[in-house]
Amino acid sequence: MVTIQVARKKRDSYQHGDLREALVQAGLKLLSEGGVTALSLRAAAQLAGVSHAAPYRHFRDKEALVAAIAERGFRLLTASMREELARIRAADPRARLIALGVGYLRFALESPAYLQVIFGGVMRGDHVPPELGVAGAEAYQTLRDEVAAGIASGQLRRKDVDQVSLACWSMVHGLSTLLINGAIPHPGPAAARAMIEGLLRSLGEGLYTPTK
Amino acid sequence: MVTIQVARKKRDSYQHGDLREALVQAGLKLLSEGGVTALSLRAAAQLAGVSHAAPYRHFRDKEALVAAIAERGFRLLTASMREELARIRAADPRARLIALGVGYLRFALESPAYLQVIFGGVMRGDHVPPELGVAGAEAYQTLRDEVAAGIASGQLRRKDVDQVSLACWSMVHGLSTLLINGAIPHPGPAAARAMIEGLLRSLGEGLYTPTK
DNA sequence: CCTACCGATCGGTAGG
DNA sequence: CCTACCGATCGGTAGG
Repeated sequence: MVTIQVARKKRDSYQHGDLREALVQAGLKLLSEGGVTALSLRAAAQLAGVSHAAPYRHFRDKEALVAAIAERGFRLLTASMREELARIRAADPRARLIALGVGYLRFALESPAYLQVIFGGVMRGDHVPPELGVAGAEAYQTLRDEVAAGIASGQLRRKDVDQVSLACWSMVHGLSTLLINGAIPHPGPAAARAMIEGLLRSLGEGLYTPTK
Repeated sequence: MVTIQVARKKRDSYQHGDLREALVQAGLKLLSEGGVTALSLRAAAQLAGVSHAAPYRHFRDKEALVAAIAERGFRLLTASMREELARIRAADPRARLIALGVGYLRFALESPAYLQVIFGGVMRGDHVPPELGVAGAEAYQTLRDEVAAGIASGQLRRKDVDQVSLACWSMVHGLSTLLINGAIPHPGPAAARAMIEGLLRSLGEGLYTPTK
């Protein structure tokens, strides 16, 4: 009796051990291959190798899966920016801001589906889970901290931290989405790096000819 | 017999006279109210008051409707930018670039669904109709012309027209999408104008403290 | 975590 | 431009 129960338990439980994680990955794959319309709980379940009712044990509804993907996206975005920061190991605020941009763009080009979920209108404003808000705030704070340091060091002329952060964010995010959506021909990794460096240098030095 | 035919023709034909246009509007309404997943040919047909088979007389498939909406979006975007240009009637390149940004952002906030279709991943790279490409190129050219004039007048320091255009476009587009997706609290029309003016001034003058 | 089922909706076509 | 129909898929629930 006991042995039978153990055997059944083994067969019944999800082999990979973490169905929730498998569903997030499956959802991501659906998104990158078929766009937002291809994302469904049922298809994700099939990709993960479980019945289409199984996901409801981990996600209350489809929206919850989308939110989980978005949260993961924010965390990976933050990680990508921090990796670039760690790589350069420079204290110069200008170099650090460029590193943030490189990290942002690299993440966008490597896993465009994440950005599509976060900023592509899949997330309806319904009810945003608190963990998602936290993850988003953390990503923004990563940028904001560097901007604040740049202002403190005197290298950034404007003093409104959020205004300057928004300028950087808008430019890097704008380039990322334009590239992702094919509005601009896709560059390779190296060209992408040169692209973002050029844009951020323009933003730093200004487009206008100095008035003597 | 003739009168009957006339009567039937009148009853059978689409009342508004332009079903194609009605379907574009219906698709747009679906998008703005329910997001990308709410857009379907059948729902659009219902909104337009026709049977769900009727749209196929005007659009080969769903993709064709999406492309038509996107094309319309590009044209309205171009028109919005040109309206702002006409409004200021100034020759100063800096003022004109800001006007372009104001027009872009105004359009984005007034009809976010268009931008969602154009840049939100609904358009899959499958086969882009030539009219859509033309409309997109026209929007970009509107910006590029002003940048070229600014370079010619000597007010813009960098000489690469496309690089400078991309910088402006990325920043304005980035701010627009961040606002549309609720990443940043929605401002009113006046605050939005101040926002884009502030960002473009930052881009123009540069974020860095001038060396000496 | 599964099978079986619900009502609804979808894109698309046949045939008129 | 319509009715009627096709096969497929969807979100979600019941019940175990």
